[in-house]
Amino acid sequence: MSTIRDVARLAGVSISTVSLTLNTPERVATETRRKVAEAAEAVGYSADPIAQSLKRGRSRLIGMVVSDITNPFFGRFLQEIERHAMAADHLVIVSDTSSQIRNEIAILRHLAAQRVSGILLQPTGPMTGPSDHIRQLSMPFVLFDHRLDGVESDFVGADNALASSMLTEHLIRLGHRRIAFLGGTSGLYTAEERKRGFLATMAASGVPADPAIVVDARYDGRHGYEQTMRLMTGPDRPTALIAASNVIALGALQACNELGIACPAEVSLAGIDDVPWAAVVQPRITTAVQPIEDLARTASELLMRRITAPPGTVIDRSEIILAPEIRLGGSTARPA
Amino acid sequence: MSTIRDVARLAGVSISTVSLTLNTPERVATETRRKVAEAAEAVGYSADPIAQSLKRGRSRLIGMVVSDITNPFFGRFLQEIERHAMAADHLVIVSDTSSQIRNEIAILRHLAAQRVSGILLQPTGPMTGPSDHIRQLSMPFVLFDHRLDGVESDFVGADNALASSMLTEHLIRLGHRRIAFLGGTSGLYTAEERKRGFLATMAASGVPADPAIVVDARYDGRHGYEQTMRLMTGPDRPTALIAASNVIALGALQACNELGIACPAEVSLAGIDDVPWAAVVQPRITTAVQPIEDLARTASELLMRRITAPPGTVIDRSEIILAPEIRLGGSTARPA
DNA sequence: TACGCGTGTCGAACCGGTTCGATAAGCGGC
DNA sequence: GCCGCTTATCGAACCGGTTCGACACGCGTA
Repeated sequence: MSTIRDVARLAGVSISTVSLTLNTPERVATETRRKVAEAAEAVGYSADPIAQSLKRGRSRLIGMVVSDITNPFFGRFLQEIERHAMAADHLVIVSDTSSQIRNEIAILRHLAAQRVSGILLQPTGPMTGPSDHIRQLSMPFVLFDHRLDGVESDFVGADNALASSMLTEHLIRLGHRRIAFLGGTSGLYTAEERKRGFLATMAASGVPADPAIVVDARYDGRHGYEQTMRLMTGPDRPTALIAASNVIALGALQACNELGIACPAEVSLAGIDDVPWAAVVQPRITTAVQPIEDLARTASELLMRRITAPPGTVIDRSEIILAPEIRLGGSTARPA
Repeated sequence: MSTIRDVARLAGVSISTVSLTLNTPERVATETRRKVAEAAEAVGYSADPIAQSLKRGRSRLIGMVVSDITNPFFGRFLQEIERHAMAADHLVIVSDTSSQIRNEIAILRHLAAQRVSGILLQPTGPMTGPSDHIRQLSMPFVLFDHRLDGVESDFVGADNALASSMLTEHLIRLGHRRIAFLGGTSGLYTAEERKRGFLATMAASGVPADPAIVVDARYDGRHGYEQTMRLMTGPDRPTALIAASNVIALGALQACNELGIACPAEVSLAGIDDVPWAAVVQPRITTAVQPIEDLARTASELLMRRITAPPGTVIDRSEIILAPEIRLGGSTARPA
């Protein structure tokens, strides 16, 4: 690889002039500019990003930290982020916390050491959990999906309450009154919001929500399965189920299949988040889907805005909540 | 952040001694070692990875390049890689080529500029496609999943031919003779291998393979769907289908559902690669699954072996082919 | 003619480490 | 008492850029 010194020698100028030409061409005479450009071209020069990082105190890397990369939601999200980052000449370092706060802390420390120019973080843990390690970050960051109390920052997420409201309203309109809610891990922002939307809509519609059938399925297929088993074999079983996530919904569907309870004839099922391979899961599940591309694009833009802002600029914090979209499937119908 | 100079000052030694202590403690007197350790601890010192990268010409980053991150196979794979990398104190830069060779070239160039210590690459394009940009890589790399002619390197992959052989044999043993093969993108290593396994097993079993029902479904759900539509509505329709990938299988299943052709009563279906949410796809599809964790672990180990080897060491190239595992589902049965 | 100013270029310091060659101290052998 | 060897430490060069202050030059003005 050629260095800036090679270019300087060939162009017959000093290395500072070369650097100047590359970074602030308007400060360099036209003729010099041409010579440097030719020399750089001739030796195939491109600046070493590591040396730049060292001097500038910032690299052209972006960190993305999520709780579980295998979740298809994050896969899609990552793909979009990577695309945007690439367009802005940045690479993406991705890391999985497995929902462990101590992993999150360690990863953020690593990213800080690498002087990443920005971080996209889906924080783990309860809303009121520890957040010092996030608040003290020295580079721009954007939280997404999951909100955290006590952290002043840009945030991008879907309207979780609205998502369950839409599903709840849809079921009520179909005539359901005994609706069970298979919630996400309690304490988590998204889980609480989704539950809140459900309860609020039930209340607003004058339909009583029985606390005995508003359960915690921990964003987990197995729990979704087990809770559904319990609900559907217990007394006074619900005529409809709302699952707080795609994996919970699939667990629920599996339980119904095994119990021989037909969906939607005997029970309606709706869930939040797109179900991968939705087309082949029979019946097709009614879902409220998050607009992944929009979320990712917005998060990228918010982050890039801060990264590219001249130092010292004050940028107001943005909270962007995007509306989900309801996608009706064959899994919801009028109660028997 | 504190620098090595702070530590040196506090410990009352030179910066070279501090560096020596941290990198080759055995060359430093015990007493000095203690003083340095204490000083480092006191100021909370940890070496700047960027400065180290600049001087050493190598960073503690690993690149992982795949054709499509949203594919659940790669999601799982990435998660494992990231875990292993983290354990070895490395971060993972992930990049998606969208199966475009020009993206692959650009990404590899970026990774090289970042002086990543190693690269895990699922190369894109046909086996005989361009590979100069890979061969010229200046750092250790391991190819996985997809092989490339003309590149001497470590390789880790599943036994693709064996995977389709196992499925083919299973179907033949059940009594099928007219078996269709929904192949992957022709020209791609995995696709050719999978087809080869199918044809070889058919031939070895004395069952004629009708070329008219050995088709190309391009590793794509829509093509799987369309080809199945064509096959199942045409004359002399097959009694069994083998899909070269999970998405093809799902497309095929959807087509059968829509045509009202019952599986497995009227047609058997088997596929390669795990089907996500397998538990809720009815019927459960018989698959030959790749051992993802083993593949990822092996790839990590091969790469780390090269990364940590003292420079100049010659390491024989390894090609590791792991056997898939067959998982029987309800989608395959005796022909009517 | 002298002065001040704007423009273009340059040398040198610096970012934070690693590493090589030099040097000094300690020690045993003759 | 001196030589030579080992061991511990250090100074300085270097990795490849960026940036600040200095400086030379040409020009218009007083």
